[in-house]
Amino acid sequence: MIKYSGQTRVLVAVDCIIFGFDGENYKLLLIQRGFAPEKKKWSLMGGFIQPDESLEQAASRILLELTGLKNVYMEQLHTFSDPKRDPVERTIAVTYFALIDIQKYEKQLSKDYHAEWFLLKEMPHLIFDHEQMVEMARNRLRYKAAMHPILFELLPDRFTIPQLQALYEGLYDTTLDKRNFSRKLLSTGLLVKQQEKDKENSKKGAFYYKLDKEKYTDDFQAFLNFIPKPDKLLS
Amino acid sequence: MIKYSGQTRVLVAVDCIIFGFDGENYKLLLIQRGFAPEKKKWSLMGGFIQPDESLEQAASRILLELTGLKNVYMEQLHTFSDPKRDPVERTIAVTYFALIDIQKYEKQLSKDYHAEWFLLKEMPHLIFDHEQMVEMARNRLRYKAAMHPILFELLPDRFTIPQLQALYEGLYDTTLDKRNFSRKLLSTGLLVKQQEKDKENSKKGAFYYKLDKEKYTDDFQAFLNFIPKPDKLLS
DNA sequence: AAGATAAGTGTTAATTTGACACAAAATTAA
DNA sequence: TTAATTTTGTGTCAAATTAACACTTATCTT
Repeated sequence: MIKYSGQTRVLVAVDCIIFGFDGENYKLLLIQRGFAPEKKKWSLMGGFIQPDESLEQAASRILLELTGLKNVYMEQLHTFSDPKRDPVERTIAVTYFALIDIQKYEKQLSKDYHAEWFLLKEMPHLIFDHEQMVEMARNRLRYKAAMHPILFELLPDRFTIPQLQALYEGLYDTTLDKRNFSRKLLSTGLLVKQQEKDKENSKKGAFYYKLDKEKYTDDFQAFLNFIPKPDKLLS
Repeated sequence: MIKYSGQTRVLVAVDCIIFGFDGENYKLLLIQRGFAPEKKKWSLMGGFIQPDESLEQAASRILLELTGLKNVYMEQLHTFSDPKRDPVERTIAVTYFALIDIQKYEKQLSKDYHAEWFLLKEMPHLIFDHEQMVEMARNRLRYKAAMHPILFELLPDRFTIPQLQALYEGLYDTTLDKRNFSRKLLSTGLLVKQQEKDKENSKKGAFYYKLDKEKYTDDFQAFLNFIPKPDKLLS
């Protein structure tokens, strides 16, 4: 087999920024790194790419190992390449961010990894450039969610409008007018009202909604302008 | 030095999608590949990452070699990783797209590479997955330009409003109402009217404008909504 | 001098947005 | 059982933005 001679070959890591939402706050799934260097320090879940898999496959594999979940929403974020980013050996890191319904997460699966959910606001220090990765993922999510109905990926099958509003308010660290918010969300036609109410979180109870799956798939790329004056909120 | 043992190391290529605009149409700078396999076939300009440079440095280096230009607008696009994408050896390709003022391009510099500008619409077949890369870059550019004043990077220091409109119309393959278009562009406050007119392209002549550099830098991330109903135009 | 070409500009109606407040449902406390 | 508390759910109106639309001006050519 012909080879490209005289070129450097490097390790390629895949790191996953995994977001969840507990109903009130954004969370991040982290692991305690199991090997040197920085053993026992908190880290994003990652791994090296294998000879016969693509990066997408690697990211899905890593996510499955950690959470037991398949078909998770995932998006390539950025490739980090500072020659000194990993002190052991030149390693390039391709990052993916994932949005999961925290309720589907299987705790036992990830015991091997000492995985834990952290409040995004109270994230511990992470190894290498992982904090920078989280920051970038958060910015990307803010950007994208301002225009596309992506945050539904964080919610269970049924959800209420107040929950949805908390989701948006949490991401942008702001408050939104509930009348305008529900008008806008309902006007997308993506929500199907259910008969039952969620009585867990309030006395009156809030009606459940489900996503119109077909419309959701079709409109995923539509510009829906969820956030008033996004440039005021995006960094 | 400790190493991560038992892991595969792979080649990392950097490929650049270089856009230009000739006043009427979008162009793409391509080279004739100088080595096997696919020697003499048209290809994006690229190269392998070197041991002590980041991807950004590699992309800038490649762009400088090909065009003689520094400080070009460039953005990481996506990392391509199909295990079979390069038939010779497993290679991961990190792509960057660049916007350059075609007038600043130095032809002689790139003679070594047999570089040529192609009309984007008449792009030849490219090696490997490079056509897919171009397609993705084009979509990213459409997306971004719908909201951010990025297309100025393709124009010379002074430009006219009709030129600007051709730039937007070309990207979205549509026509825009010139009254609404110029009103919107002028309302950004980014344009500074010059006294001189461009008499090359019309009898009456069109006034030149320049960018307000400071405001441009500040407002680069602002959401300016240049394109009416972008979801109708973005794929 | 008349004709051709492209630049430049203003109005209006429709839509969308943002600001705002009160009634309804159900639980809890008096 | 009645009153108080909490949170859901909804409607209006003014302001801003958008989209649709046509004529005049400048200059070159014939």
